[in-house]
Amino acid sequence: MSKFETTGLNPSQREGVLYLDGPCLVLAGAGSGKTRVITQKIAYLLRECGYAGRNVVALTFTNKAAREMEDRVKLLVDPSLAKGLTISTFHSLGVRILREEARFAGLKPQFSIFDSDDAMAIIQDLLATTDRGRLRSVQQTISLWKNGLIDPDGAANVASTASEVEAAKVYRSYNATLVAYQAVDFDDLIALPARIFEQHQEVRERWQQRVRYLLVDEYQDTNVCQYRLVQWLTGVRAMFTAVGDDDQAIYAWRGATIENLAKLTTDYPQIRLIKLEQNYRSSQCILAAANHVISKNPKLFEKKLWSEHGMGDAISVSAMANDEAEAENVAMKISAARFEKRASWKDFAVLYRGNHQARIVEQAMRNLHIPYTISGGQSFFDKAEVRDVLAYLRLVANEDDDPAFIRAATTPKRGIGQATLQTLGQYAGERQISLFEALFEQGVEGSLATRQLEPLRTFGDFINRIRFRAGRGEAGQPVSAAEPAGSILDDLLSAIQYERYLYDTLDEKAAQSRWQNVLELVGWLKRKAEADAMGLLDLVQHVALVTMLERGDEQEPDAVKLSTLHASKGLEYPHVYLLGVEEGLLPHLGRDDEDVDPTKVADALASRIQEERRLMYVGITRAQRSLHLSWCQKRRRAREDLVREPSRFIEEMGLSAAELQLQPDTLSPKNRLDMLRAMLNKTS
DNA sequence: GTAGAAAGGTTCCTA
DNA sequence: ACCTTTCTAC
Repeated sequence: MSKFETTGLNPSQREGVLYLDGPCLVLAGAGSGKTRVITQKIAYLLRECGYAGRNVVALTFTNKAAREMEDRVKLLVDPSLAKGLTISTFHSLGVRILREEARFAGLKPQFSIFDSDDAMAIIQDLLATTDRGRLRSVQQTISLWKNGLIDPDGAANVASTASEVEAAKVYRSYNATLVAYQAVDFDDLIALPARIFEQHQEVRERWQQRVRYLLVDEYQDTNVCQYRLVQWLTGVRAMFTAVGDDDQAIYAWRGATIENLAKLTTDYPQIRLIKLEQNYRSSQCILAAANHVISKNPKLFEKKLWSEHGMGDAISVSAMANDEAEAENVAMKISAARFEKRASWKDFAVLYRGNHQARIVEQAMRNLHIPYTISGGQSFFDKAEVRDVLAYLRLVANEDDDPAFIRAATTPKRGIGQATLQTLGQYAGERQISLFEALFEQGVEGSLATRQLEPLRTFGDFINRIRFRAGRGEAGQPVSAAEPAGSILDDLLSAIQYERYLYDTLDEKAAQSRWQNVLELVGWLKRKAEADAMGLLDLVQHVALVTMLERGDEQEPDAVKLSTLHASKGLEYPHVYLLGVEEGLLPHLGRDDEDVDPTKVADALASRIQEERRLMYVGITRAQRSLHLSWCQKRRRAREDLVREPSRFIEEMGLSAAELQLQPDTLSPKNRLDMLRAMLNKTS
């Protein structure tokens, strides 16, 4: 037996940590200590099994999860042993592989990464339509194809409906356009490395040498692409541990397939299956409700969560008159509970299905002076001000990046308008060169008036100067020792007068917060550049790799957490308030898909309900000690009040009548009676 | 006509 | 909260 310290692990957890004879699948129920298994296993590999840090890779889905895991490993392992250890997201690893192996995908190492807006602009161009719904649907379709590792040829084959056929055509041109721009989209970060591995044995083997052991968290959320990437990385040695829970799969809509879990057991018949079924998080009461709900789903693996905790507080279900009352109610309840239970604000979480629901809760929190933080919502990298600054950097690194050119050239305004760009675009298009190259050509002088050309060339010269200072000449070759990235960044920002531009175009408050974000971005870039001794160009190339680690160890403030259900996965709170548990909202039932085979409509609906049920399960299992659900009889949408019914999931929790409550102040006596009757009927 | 204000709409998410 | 569309006031 190993001398490795495994006290504090239960037998299943210990087995998950110590098993190294081959591939390993850990089925980890909610709150069963899966992160513990992963971090302990990393420590075990490094400390006891002689693995070098650079040969161990752990993959997560979010930066936050990666950061947390890294922090926990640091507590277990001496820094010298952990040197070179990779704990990152799938996407970060994908970027790293792709930068190194870019030529195998027809790319320069300094390729750009397009966000979905850039991608959308291309699709809009190709489709020649402004129909937003259509654009979104095509983008979505292409994205699902990419995540399914289906190339344009394959897409043309599988396309059945007319709109799919059109999407497949767009897909082909879209990819060609990306290459022309020397850019990749978000999905490519995983799809292209997988494809390169598939086609180039020597590349694959090189990476297999590097990745001697692989750990993957949240395996149920992987898509076909990610599954293949894992396969190629681990090769025939198949030294990996996958950790996941089929009951917490909530990302089918972005291409994840739960089947990947089952597929592991067929692709690797020798795989060791370990189940973590003891829950350390929730009271019996909460766990029972969670088990009840999820038992309505067909199951992939037999699994029964149990707990040694006591029954705990009863779950409460409140029927509220409307969403405003619901928000007010949750604020008051939290305020009172904090006092009664002598708890901190940070012990409370308010969870909901859609981001827009946060707004009304925020208002209620502010009214009662309750501190709160919001997670979920728009990503930092999607913010306009961040994209603006990054566009300059992208252009400096990659002059073929036309969308970056357009964005940088027109933000802030410098006399380059739509008409100018269109003419320039036509000239460049005819000659198959980038906008940036085109503006310096002699020939373009015939197409553009001096008044239009002058600001273009001024801008071009400006970018070239930055590029020169960053240590890159016209032909992309280093020409001089690069200046430190920090000073170039500072000069760039003041040269374009971005702060002034913000204050000129926005109101004070908005400008301030945006400028704050810019400073945060720049500060983060600078720290990164200094820490790793990188010049601006390296920095730009690695920008997508960098995580927001260095924000200092600033304490989480003592505040109530507002979060979407999706964003809450992996977290836990003593007291959870789950809002909007209504038919139509949770389960969310959007408009019918236009593009689904009529014979499969019922199936599609059923699997959507199942995913919503898992989402409900995730919500319930976030709670440690108390859980409070609420739903609204009426919910305001636009100018009308929609009449709502309690979610079927409430019934499925198998609660006692005592757990169903009504809020006396907010409903007329008759309504209360009706509602109580309705709820009891549902649960009897 | 245009700028700025007000109203409408919104699944969920990844660097 | 944030973005887009529509309306109002100059």
